[in-house]
Amino acid sequence: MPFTNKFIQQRIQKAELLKQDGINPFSNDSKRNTTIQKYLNVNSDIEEKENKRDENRHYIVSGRIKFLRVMGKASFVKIEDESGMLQIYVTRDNLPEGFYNNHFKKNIEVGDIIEVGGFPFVTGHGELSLHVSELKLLTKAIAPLPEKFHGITDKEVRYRKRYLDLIMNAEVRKTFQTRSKVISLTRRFFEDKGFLEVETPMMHPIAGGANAKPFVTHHNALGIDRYLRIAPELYLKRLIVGGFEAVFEINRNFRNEGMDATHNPEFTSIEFYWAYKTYKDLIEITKEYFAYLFEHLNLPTLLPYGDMEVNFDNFNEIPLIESLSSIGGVDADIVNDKEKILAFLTSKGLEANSAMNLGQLQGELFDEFVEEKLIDPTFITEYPVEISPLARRSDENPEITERFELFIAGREIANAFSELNDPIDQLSRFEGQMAAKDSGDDEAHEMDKDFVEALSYGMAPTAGQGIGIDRLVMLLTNEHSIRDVLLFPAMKPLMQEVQEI
RNA sequence: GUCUUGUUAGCUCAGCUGGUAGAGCACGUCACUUUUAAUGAUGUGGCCGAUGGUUCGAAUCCAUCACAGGACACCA
Repeated sequence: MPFTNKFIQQRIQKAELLKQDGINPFSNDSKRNTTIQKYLNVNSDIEEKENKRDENRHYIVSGRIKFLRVMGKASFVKIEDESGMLQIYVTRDNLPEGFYNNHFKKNIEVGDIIEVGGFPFVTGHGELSLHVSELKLLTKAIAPLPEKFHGITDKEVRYRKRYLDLIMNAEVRKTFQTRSKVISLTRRFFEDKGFLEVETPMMHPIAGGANAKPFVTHHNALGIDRYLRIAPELYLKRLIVGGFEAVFEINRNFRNEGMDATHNPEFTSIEFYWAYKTYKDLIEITKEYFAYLFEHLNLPTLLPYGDMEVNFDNFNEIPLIESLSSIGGVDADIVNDKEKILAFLTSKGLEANSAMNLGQLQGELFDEFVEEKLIDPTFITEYPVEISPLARRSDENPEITERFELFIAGREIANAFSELNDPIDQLSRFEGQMAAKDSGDDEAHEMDKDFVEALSYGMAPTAGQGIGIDRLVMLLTNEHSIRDVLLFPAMKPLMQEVQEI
């Protein structure tokens, strides 16, 4: 039963009283002619004027009431719009007869959205304010806002009712503005380089392009299951086969796996594919991309992240095998021997799965001993072929691939490689993954014969990369949970909601 | 999935080893024409997350469940 709360009842009553006096509590008759930020900028000279005011200027601004200080016949009110917060000065004698006492003091309150007109002045305490001569209620808020000082801190409420979080917490708004800028800048960066933005299917007949468990849905008309995509990779490469030479897609991927501080079931990535280039070129464009972001976001290249400090002027590059010993501290004579790695893992009290092949074990060593130590941006290169089913083999050493992952602040940010374009090799890699699947690896890559057929028509030598946008935004905004960079993070439904459905 | 911490008024939080529920903000009423979390006076406001159990008596102890935070596992 909605609206039974006594505070809500009280506020509904106030809306009724307003209506009875011909005041629409949900008016759409806004005459706003400037934003609060613009008002503050344009009138920054008032401080120097005679009496610190200019009655010849007139502005109309709108916003939500955040603070309300009534002192008898005069009041100070703070209203907030998207651009900022403004103090307004409201007096009984500057409003129509009776309005101040009968409505402003009684029926208008914190949370309501109002519109005011008046002239700029500076208060005794030196705050540029607006001297109100017209005041109109635009929207009555029938639910009360959270407490004005502590705001809303309960994470569950903040995520479930993000609108309240946004009303109460300016820094949260800032984070999402930054997120929007990151996406916009990313798009502009790649467009300026001549990349074509494309949209590929979100519903796949085969969940390919990554090793992950998919969400399954059903298409009634065709009577077949579809998988929400776990990655756009195989479709973007089909476009390279088709003759587009530089494409990118910024969109959601879906993975049916656990949720934690760095994983949400739907997350945003950019993937881009660039013909006639190699992963070496990707290292260069990635550095350029970060420099571009930092410049346009006005971020310092020494960026704090938690108790770390990340130096974005210090990009490093090191082959994976080498990193195991030079950074991970694992003896060099261990890292190329399956049995020795197994023994080493066991000696460290870690799970050693003897069914794993050498490449997988090297990946384990990396995850265990190296990843978290990579604070400054580091390109880890030359991944083992066993854990890179879609990457091109190195011409010098067929056991490793022309691949890198970029790590920053101990976390994977990007994954890139020169693409495998040999259809026969691709087929056998898929077959290898199928064998792994048969022996219990339920996250091995699916066979995609249609993709192999596409490759058989010839895909130009190409390099491709994926960047996790959410994790990137976390890094740039110093946020430590992916939920804090997603407007509406995945949450379990509450019991009542389930029952009502 | 495992461990762990939490859930008390609209919000932020107290409530000790069981004894009929507390504060601040918000809200109501009164006062107040330069306040900055305005101030002073006064009042209203609770299924103590849910369900069972122990007990003369449970917000408090126990069990189960729900949701959330954190850690771990899983996840290139």
